[in-house]
Amino acid sequence: MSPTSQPSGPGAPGSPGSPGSDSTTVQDYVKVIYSATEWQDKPVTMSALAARLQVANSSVTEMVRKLVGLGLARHEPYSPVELTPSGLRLALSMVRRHRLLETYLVWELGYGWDEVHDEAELLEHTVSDMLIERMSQRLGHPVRDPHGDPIPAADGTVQQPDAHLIGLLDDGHRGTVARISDANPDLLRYLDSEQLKLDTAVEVVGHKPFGGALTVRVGSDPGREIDLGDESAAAVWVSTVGSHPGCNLEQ
Amino acid sequence: MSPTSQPSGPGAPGSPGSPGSDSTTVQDYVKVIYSATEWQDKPVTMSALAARLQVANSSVTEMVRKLVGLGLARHEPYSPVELTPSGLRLALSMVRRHRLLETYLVWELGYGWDEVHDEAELLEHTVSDMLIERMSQRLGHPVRDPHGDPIPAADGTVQQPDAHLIGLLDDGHRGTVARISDANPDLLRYLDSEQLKLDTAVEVVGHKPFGGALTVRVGSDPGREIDLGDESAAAVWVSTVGSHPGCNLEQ
DNA sequence: TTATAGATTTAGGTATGCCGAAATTTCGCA
DNA sequence: TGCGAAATTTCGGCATACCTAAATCTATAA
Ligand SMILES: [Mn+2]
Ligand SMILES: [Mn+2]
Ligand SMILES: [Mn+2]
Ligand SMILES: [Mn+2]
Repeated sequence: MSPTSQPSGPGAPGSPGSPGSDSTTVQDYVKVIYSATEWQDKPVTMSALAARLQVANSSVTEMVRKLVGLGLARHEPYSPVELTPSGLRLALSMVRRHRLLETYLVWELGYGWDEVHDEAELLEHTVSDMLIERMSQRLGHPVRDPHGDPIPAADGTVQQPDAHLIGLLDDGHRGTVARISDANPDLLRYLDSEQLKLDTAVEVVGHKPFGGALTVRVGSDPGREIDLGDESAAAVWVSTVGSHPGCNLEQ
Repeated sequence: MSPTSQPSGPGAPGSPGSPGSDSTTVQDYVKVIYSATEWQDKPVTMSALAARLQVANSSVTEMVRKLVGLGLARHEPYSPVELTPSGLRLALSMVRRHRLLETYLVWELGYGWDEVHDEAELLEHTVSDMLIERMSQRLGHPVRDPHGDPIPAADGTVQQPDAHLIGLLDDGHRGTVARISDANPDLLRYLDSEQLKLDTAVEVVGHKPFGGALTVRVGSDPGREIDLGDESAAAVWVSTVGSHPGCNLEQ
């Protein structure tokens, strides 16, 4: 995060799990700690946080110390970080904001799904609870964002879809695209150009040898076959509805 | 402004008069310097800025020094502050953002005109140029905000309505409400309850003695008469269309 | 079992912005 | 013309958040 300064968002300090009086930096750290274990459950290390937040390791050490002081995180020296219940509530509130904003930008203002992440990353800290709820209302209270990520309800409830990373599925497995990581806009544009969107039917046709590309049939019936590289295969989740046996779900 | 910190908004540093890489603090100072002379032209003093921004005089001295360094303002010691052409461009860009946001919140998300100011005050620093232009497009490129304040065009053009403070008009003067200061939400709610809205026809019926209240006929034909106190009379501007003679327009 | 590479924390410093108190300057009025 | 009140600036400090370099700890691999 850049060092320039600004007031933190509105919202009463009291409302349960709302951003309240936390700085935008605290909000981002907590949100990143949460989302690091959303689609895989390796515990979050300090250096993983540093990498995601694009700051030095020492900065993470300092901020995590602060989060612990605020009662938002637990941390033993030289160990991974965990959220407290209070930190989890804040994180869910931020995630709700982020994903509702993305959804609003796509459906109400004609943004592409590759254009919304950065805008939401900033707005999430600024928008009031009232604005968020009005947007949710206007959208008919959606439960997932344009990338398939679940939108936590205002009360903190989340319904995580039962999906698996396509790169870990065995040949012959089929299902529909349930989620695509929005980390890389270029990748989103590429997948879009290949007709691989949310809810598209897909089937794992085969693996190229030596950890190479993954061949996937896209679309219903005959479909088209495309090859996904490592990065693509690590960004697409497939719902296990009507799944075949033999899925490597450990790790 | 509170001391918590956050990245400043997006937008290329280059685009003419766009927020670019200026901190939200710089953006607010420049905007306040601009709007201080928008409806009256006393030069802006340091203490006036401090009062509007709710910071100490010494803080203003420091920030103004910085604005001068950035080429956004001119300032001789112990004198009022002025914007440079570059500062004016930035200010107009911020004002456009603020007013377009207010307008969007009212027309697209059902906000009341008394609820939008604080929300816009924060969002103006965070929203991208792209989002602003999409909102403008969605609204049909409005030229004034819910309070009657003109919305500068993307190229910096402003069409300031020809209006006068109702408190300075002589008895018998009539016209339509062209602008109501949004500084005080309570006042906005009061005026709203009295049917005194934008474009409402009004006539100055009389002045109570000793600088007291102003009696105003509201609405067309018979209309209703209401008494406006000092604060109200200093917040309502009336368009001079079909004006009668005798308007105290000096000062 | 013990080096030692890698992860993490500590130490020392920078940049923003803001504050109160203490100078300093200006300007109206006696 | 000169005095003092008001406005403005200077000075010393604080809080946040980040960084680099230098410890320090942990865990793996001889
Ligand atoms: Mn963010
Ligand atoms: Mn998303
Ligand atoms: Mn503002
Ligand atoms: Mn307004």
